[in-house]
Order: sequence, then C-alpha cells, then structure tokens
Amino acid sequence: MSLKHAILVLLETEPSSGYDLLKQFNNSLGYFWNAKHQQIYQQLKLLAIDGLIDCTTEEQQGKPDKKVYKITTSGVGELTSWLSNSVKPNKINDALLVKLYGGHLTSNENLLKELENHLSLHKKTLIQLRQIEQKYLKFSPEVQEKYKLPYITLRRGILGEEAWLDWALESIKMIKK
Amino acid sequence: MSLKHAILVLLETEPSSGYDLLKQFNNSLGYFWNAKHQQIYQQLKLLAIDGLIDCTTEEQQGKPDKKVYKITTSGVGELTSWLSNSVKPNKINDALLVKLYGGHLTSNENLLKELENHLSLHKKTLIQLRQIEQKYLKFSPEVQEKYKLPYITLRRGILGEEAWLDWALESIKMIKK
DNA sequence: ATGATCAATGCAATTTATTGCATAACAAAA
DNA sequence: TTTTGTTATGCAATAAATTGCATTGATCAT
Repeated sequence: MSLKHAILVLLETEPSSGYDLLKQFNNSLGYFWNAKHQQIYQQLKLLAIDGLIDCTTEEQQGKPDKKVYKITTSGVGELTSWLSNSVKPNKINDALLVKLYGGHLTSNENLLKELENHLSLHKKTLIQLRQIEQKYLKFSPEVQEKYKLPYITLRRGILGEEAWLDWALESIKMIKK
Repeated sequence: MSLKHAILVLLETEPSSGYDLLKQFNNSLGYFWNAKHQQIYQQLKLLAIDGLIDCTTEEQQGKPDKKVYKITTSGVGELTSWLSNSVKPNKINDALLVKLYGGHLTSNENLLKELENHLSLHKKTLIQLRQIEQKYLKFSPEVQEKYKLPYITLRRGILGEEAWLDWALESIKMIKK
C-alpha cells in the first residue's frame, strides 16, 4: 500500500488539502498515481491519527473551509524509511487489452471506436505533460537540477504516452486492413 | 471489476484450470493482467456459481487433481455484452515513480540500485515478449490473421517495455551526472 | 430562473485484492 | 539427504478501493 507514501511524498514538497492532492493526482500526476477522493480523505485521516501529518483548518471567503495537512517529523521519518526499501514493480490490469484479446466476439467498429476514444484521452494527456516539460526546460540549470527527480518521473509519463500512441495507431491500422 | 472478464476471455479461447490461468497471467500475459492465485480461485468459484463457467475435475498421475473450467453459453453471453460496453482507461499506480519523486530524501545509490533492479526485470520481460512475437511472425498469413487481436495486445507489451527501458536508461544517466 | 460545474469534505456499505496460513506428492538440485 | 521448486488448490482475516449517497455556497452558462 503506497497511497500512504504517495501522499506523504506530495506533502513533503508542500502542505496541501485533500482536494489539492486529488487535483494533482487527477491532473498532472495521473501518469504515476490515481486515487478517488474518498480514498484520499480516509487516508489523510489515518495519517493524522498516526501522527505522520498535522491538520490545520483554514477558513476561506466564499468557499468551504479547507483542511490543510502538513507532514510531521515523524512523517518524514516514515517516508525516509519507506524510501530505503525497494518498491514492487507496478501492477498492470488493462481492461482495454482484455477487450482486444477477446475482440473476435465483437465488431471491428466497436474495437475501433474504443481505441479512438482512448486515443483522444491519451493525446490530451501527452499535450499536457509536454507543456509541463516545456516549463521545466525554461528553468535555469540550477532550478532544473533542483527538480531533476520529479522531471524524471515526468519523462516517464511522456515516453509512456508516446509509446501508447504509437501502439494505438499501429493497432488501428492493423484492425482496419 | 474485470478480473471476471479477463478470466472469461481466456476460458473462451481454451478451457483451463485456475493454475493454468495463474501461469498465463504470471508469464506471457503479465503485461496486461495480474492476479494472485487466491483471487483467481475465488473468482472461478463465483463464476461457476453464476453459471458462467462449468467445472470438471480431472485426475492426473503423480500430480494433484485439476479442476478444469469451461465457459458456458451464458458465460459467452456475459462476455459479449461486456465487450459491447466501453472499458475504463487503465489505472496507474507506480510506486517506483513515487520513490523517484521523493528521491531527494534518499541517496542516489539507492535510487540507481532500485532502477537497475527494475531494469533487469523489464529486460527479461521484453526478451520473453519478443520471443513470442518471433513465433507469431513465423506463422502463415492465415494463422497470423486469426491471432491478429492477441498479437495487437502483445505489441502493446513490447512497445510498452521498450519505452520503459528507454526511460530507465535516460533516467540512470541523468541521476549519475 | 434553472441547471451545471467547481470547491470542499464526509459516512456507510460493498466489492476487490492481499496476506498469512495450510495441505500434499513428486522431482530435481545442492 | 535435506531443501527447494513445481503442480494444484483452498480458507480466513485483513486491507484497500470503489460506489452510492449527501451537504453547501459560489459562479457560470443557457
């Protein structure tokens, strides 16, 4: 279970609310972590009980109150010790591939439509990731050096999406012919 | 939940035991589905209760009995109707990227060691997938046509792994310099 | 005005997945 | 010869993730 550590990693960079974390996962960080809001809020509660994060309620004008969480020393300790152990390789469960594998039971039109739908999502993601990369590349060498590791993860998103698109285009061709 | 459908898809190709399915997922099909043995056995039981698959016990010499499951007409129906709906995009939760993102809290040696470990696993997988591809490419055009859709999923594995390796090599360089 | 979306959080129930433990017989390697 | 690995399955408990439902006040478009 590393939702816990995914959250700690983000809070170590910057104190955030559950909603902030959710947005990060849904937007820019979706290529490496995904979670529903309920999962995040529950986990934040547990992390607070365990003393790994602290919670402050911030009032806002015109908007609901915000609970801002901040990592504690003990949280940093937990994170550091987690980092010292090796992580499991990423589990893959891809329903699209299941569908294609059994695709002879449905029509090519159905398969193509499905692929096209996924394709447009992946294209959007790639554009977004490349925009973030462009911003990074405009930083000074010192700032680039500072954000090198997050940038490396961004590169994973970009290379992964590019490969996905290559595959999808090749597959669409193959199904059509 | 599409473990159910992943299993049905495989059983639609060929009757198998839970152990057979497990091996398929762990070996060749790991790039598109993963499950623990307990999950598979439980799911098979449920599918049998729902009448989507049938079970026959086969005795073997020198080996434990085998429960061979076969998809039923009703199972094919369920699968077909599942195929007619669109599937959700693949959820990604990659602990390795979490670790890299927060990598400033640990040593570069640790990060490099971790990357190298994952690298060797991915290399192995890629070699294995390419071997399967070679076999496919030696088939006659008719047989190739017949297995076109599974081949497309195999290509996803190959392109995905290649991109993963490219990324890892680039990342290792970046961390080292 | 009326419905949609965003901001922000939460409970409760259910479904899925993981972990730990257990069995049993054969084969191959150390 | 002892241990490790393969074949083959399972229960029970726990942990993690999803789904459904619910609130509130703002703003934005039709």
